[in-house]
Amino acid sequence: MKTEPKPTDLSAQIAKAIRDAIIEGRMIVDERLPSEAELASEFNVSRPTVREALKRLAAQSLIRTQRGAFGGAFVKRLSYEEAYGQHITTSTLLLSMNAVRFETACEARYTLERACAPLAAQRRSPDHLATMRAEIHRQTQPGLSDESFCASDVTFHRALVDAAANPVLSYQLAGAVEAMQPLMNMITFTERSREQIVGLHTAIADAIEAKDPRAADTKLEELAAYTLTLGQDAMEKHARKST
Amino acid sequence: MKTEPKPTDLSAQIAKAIRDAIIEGRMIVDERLPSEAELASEFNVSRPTVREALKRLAAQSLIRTQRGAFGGAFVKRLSYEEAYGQHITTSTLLLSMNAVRFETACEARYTLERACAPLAAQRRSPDHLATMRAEIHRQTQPGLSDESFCASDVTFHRALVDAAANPVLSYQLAGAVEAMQPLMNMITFTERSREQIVGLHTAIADAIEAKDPRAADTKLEELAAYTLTLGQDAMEKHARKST
DNA sequence: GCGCAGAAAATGTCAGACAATTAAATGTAA
DNA sequence: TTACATTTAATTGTCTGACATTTTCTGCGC
Repeated sequence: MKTEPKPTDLSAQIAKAIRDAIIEGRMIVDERLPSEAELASEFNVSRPTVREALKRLAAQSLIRTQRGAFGGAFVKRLSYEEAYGQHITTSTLLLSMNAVRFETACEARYTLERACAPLAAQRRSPDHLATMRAEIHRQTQPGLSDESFCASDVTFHRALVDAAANPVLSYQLAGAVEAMQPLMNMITFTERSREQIVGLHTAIADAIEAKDPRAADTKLEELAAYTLTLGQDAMEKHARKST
Repeated sequence: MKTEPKPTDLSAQIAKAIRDAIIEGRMIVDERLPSEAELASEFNVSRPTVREALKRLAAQSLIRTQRGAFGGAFVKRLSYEEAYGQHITTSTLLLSMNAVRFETACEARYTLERACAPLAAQRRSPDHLATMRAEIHRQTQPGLSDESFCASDVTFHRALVDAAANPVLSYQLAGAVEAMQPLMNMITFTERSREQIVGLHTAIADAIEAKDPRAADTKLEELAAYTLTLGQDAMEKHARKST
């Protein structure tokens, strides 16, 4: 049925065995793994091989290690921050390495973001509103580089998503929003396009403040459409230049 | 400002250096990294240390290695399948290790899923509809275990999301849908609740087939509400049992 | 030109050693 | 007894060197 599991690479096999134990709950948070020497004899491999396996798990934030007596490897509680980071890295690479069309990424992002808007309008805190307003203000600054404008845009939208007050939602959205940044960075934001975007951002913030989900959705839809045209122009220019 | 970068762990530093090079596009897909020996002398460390760093990157699917002459480590194209897998693993662990409330996860999942429904209604292929119908049929089989019922539920919803024909969306949703499964597995599905769910699934499939986004959204909302009550009951029972 | 053996290059694995770190156990003085 | 300094043991972090395995290229004989 599926491809052969390729019996090679002992460290991968050992990592998988331990990973499965963690995922299936056979090892709980903060539980200590056997020492490297014990694992080595348990799996009948050398210590460097065990270490390679442990490093694989550490790269996925599944374990943390602690030196010294009564140290060792411990099952790690995956924090939201780390999960965000991993998700963003993976999403960004997925988009950049697979020639994903701007339209596809843009559609995904705004589809998901619009889904958050009603919750955000309902639950928004003064904090989130303040962040949104501050970023809007930053976006009007003259002499702001395209890259900084983009970064501010991401911060604005992150605040919008966070306003929905659902950390799981924020986590899932982080990938969609942040992974778009490299694509957005290919866009040259003219003064006119910045005005357009800032105008829509202001309308969105107003709608969220007024707890008006309908208005927020409408403006987000407009922003999605506008971003799409900007992106398509940029992609077209880019394609012309490289041919 | 931020916490000290902790100068420890050479393999982590080396992994970060290479990872940054890949993420920032300084190394492109299929480009070969220097050999382990070369990296070792370049970073002034021993080969085992370099190997630990490479294993970290391999764990994130950033590189692949190939043995033999002219083998080595190569920047790997991150496939959708691998990205899915990583995202699901991370999401599942995030939920199980952080005592996320059922309501929070459920809300996030259905909020995102409802966002996909309009696109799915518009673009659904016979393939996706067939999968949905097949899973509905499986869910009516008597003697189906709760776990199998749950797995079928996930397959049904995955087909719904995939029907939106946006792979980026499917990727982002995979985490939200699959990570719920362990939580759903705590629910005991009575015959009556299964009937309820199958009824809603049928209504959803009908709406998607009829390209009726409004009906799909309404039924998804109902399903979200019903799932929420089922989950809350299960959590309550679970809490009573353990106190 | 073709097939085959050998060389070469690279990763995979092992063994053993030492350094660095840390918490517990122990000892010492007020 | 208590507080503090010291020792000790356990464990990870790193290095050196070696050998095994895999894969490709090269050159030779035909």
